[in-house]
Amino acid sequence: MAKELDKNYNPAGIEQRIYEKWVSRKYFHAEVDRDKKPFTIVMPPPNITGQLHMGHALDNTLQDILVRFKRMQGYEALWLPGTDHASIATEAKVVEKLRNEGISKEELGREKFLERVWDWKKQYGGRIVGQLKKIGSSCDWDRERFTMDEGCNRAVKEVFVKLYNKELIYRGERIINWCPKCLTSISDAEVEYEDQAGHFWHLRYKTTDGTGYIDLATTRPETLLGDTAVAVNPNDSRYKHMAGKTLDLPLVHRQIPIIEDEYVDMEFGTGVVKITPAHDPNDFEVGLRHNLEIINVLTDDAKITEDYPKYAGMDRYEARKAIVADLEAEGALIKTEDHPHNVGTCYRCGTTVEPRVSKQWFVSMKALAKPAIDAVKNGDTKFVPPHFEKTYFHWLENIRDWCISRQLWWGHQIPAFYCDGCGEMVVTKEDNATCPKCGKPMRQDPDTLDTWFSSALWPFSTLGWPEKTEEMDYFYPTSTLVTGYDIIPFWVMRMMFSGIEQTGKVPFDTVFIHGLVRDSQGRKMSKSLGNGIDPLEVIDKYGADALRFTLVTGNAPGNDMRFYWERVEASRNFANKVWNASRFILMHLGDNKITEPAYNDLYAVDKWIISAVNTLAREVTENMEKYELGIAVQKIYDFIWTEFCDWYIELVKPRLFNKENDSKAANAAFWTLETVLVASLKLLHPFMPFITEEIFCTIKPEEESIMVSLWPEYKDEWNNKEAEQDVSVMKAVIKAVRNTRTSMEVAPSRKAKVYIVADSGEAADTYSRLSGSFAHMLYASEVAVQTDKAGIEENAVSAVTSNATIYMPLSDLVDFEKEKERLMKEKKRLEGELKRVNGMLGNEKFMGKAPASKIEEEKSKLAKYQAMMDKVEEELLKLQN
RNA sequence: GGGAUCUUAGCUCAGCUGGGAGAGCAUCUGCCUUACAAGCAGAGGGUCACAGGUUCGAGCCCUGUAGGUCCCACCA
Repeated sequence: MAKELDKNYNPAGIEQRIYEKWVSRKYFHAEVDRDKKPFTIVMPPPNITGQLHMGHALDNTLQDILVRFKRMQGYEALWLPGTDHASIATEAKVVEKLRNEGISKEELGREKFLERVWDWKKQYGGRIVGQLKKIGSSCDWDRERFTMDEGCNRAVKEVFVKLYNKELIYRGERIINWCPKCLTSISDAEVEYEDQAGHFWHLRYKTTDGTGYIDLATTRPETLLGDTAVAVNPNDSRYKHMAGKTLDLPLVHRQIPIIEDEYVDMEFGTGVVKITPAHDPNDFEVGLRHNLEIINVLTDDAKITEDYPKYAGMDRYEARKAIVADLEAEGALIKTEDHPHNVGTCYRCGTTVEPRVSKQWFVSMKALAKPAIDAVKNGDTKFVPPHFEKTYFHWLENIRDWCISRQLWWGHQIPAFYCDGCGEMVVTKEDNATCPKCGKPMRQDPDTLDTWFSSALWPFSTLGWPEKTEEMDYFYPTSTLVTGYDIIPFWVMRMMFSGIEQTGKVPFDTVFIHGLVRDSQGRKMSKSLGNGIDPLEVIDKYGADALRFTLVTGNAPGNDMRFYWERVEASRNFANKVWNASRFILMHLGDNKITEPAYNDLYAVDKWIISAVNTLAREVTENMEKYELGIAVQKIYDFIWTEFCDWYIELVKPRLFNKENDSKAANAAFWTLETVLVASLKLLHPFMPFITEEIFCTIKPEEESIMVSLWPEYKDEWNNKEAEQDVSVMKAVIKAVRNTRTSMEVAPSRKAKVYIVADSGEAADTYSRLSGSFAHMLYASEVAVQTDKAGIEENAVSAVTSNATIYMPLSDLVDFEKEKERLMKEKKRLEGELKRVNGMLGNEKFMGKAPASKIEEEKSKLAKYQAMMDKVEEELLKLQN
């Protein structure tokens, strides 16, 4: 039965069928297998609210490439997928949905609300998973997890209780970042700072004894309501006489002290700072040091509290206007000036966050950060590229305690219980608690944990921890974490310290960092700009393989990349090239029975391409092991397109078209074509899984799948320098002929006799031996190899290689001026080369210090260029006569 | 203010441990040659930001300068 491929490569027609085949045959599934080495990747769990975007496509393509590569190398490769409950994002989505129905979450109540969220999750939470499959992700779907499934819940409670008992989790009244829109606290890492235009309002506070005043400036006049002091630097002589006095707070007319604190910068402004402990992190610290009263003037949604009737109910910005107006009326406003400043915003909704004092749960970071820093310093975990270690260190070295409680319902409810009777608190893994003191039932803390708290446990909670599972023992620590640099502070860092603290081991061997996919103008893809490219649209138009190829080509680890449709087209063109080359090969293989030829029955060109693919396999493997995927894929591309298609297939054609007459020669060609194609497909498979599978299964119907076939290994006996030399000689002749003909504007249809005049008998032997393999590429009616110019007409066109001159009798076409020009150009090029080489070899220091191999290399180049130069000069001389 | 990173062909980017500057796209010329016009053959195009230094030798290592991007930071 003849094996055939469709005329055109149509990705849409094959991708789904192939993916389903892989899934149904359980190729993605990994099991504990002590005879094999494990390779493990846990997928950064996408949010259940998410839709696949280019970032996911890149992230998951990289993971899939690594997993497929390792699987083919014989590892038990596990890629563990899952999704994240995304507390704030999901809760916001459902709240909004309810609002459209005219319901608030409070009306619904916690239990009913959570039911609604689970419904929502059931309906939409799997969307992104389906999308991941479209790009070919070879995840073990049997092991798919969710950050709020039973196992993860157990891990979360376990960790919380353990850390609490070690006093690494504590509850306290602190100043935290509050989002007035999401109505919850958020962590420092979740605040994004941006420059905004603002003002400096210069205010005057009078002393209560009526003897003087103090001037200061603020960017937030509305917080004046909560001022409980004014601070100056203790070393500031300007205000020495004021120390201990009290001031009359404008509008409020409360007496507040003038205090001295090192925090105040004497150089800045008037050297006076108003202190609002409830609404500014620094002021809060000052307040602690001076035992100041904390007066909260804002409600949850950032409106002025009932304590200030005049402003009550106004939001922050309305109140600011009103207060500025009133200050002016009271004469306390001296002047207003423009002042840009840095404002913290909520990373989820963009609302300006409000620093606020409230009782929250925190993870104490100092003790946890230390071993996480050490683990990277001593190389237990490595970053690729390494410079991201600096980002990691910077975060951990400057870390503050992590606020983990959120005023949300969707998430892991904090396992702390309070007794309303006696005020006792218990932290327990149990679902319910009774007061150990008074025996009453206790009330669970209503808050939930930061989403990242559960994500931090992902590498081991997904493997069964805290149970001692086989999986945990075998697959943990995981091998590689693949993620974007923007996630280092949120996730990488937290998994590191959590993994070390809970399991005693780092969670991964290598952190492979990638950049962002930007639009063609270099802008971040975003919903608000509407400049995002939907990966699914790319897949529909060009196929998943083309998308994947685009995302890894020409990119170095950690660097951002721009998305261009032109690049997808180039990738698609490459896929098509592979397809057509395969189609050509299959067409010729037909029903022929191929036997492995004795190595010596191979032609020089066969030995060359075998040697080349062998070297390619070694290099690609090395590059991939070093995470140099862009380099690896570039080499595969160049090999397939240039060496295999443009050279080898062209060189081997005569034997294919002449198979009836010389079946032994044809068999060597068939075997080589198939061997090289299959090896190339395997090397390409991690990058382009679908097309390689389709071709592989057609060409090798006896095999199940390329994805469970063995990765090509380097074979010493295939390495053949001589054959490589032979082919480079052939290429030189062919290129010289092509070049000459083009510059002479010889029509391709015009054939001429080609004379190869070798410089030596040895060279002549080589050409005689090889000419059968490449004569057809010389546009020749006949090829003659000789050592003299016998029979060559005087005006024949010439071309020069390092050990021969090629003549073509095309005298009727010869334009002497053009011919001269061409030779002069070649001469000039050779002069440059000779100058460079002679410069090196004539340099005593170079000769004295450079390695001998380098010197030899340059010497042989010198000989080569000199020989060519002699021949070019000879031809030029001939032209002048 | 601190830190990271980048500056290579018209555009977007590669360039591994220092040893003759590459790719894709775009441009120009000629080809529908029996796998592929999503193709084939050929060509043009770069003082590798700038200035020093180390070295026999620097796009690559060191120092500085300029510009861009990003991250962090309590200057009210």
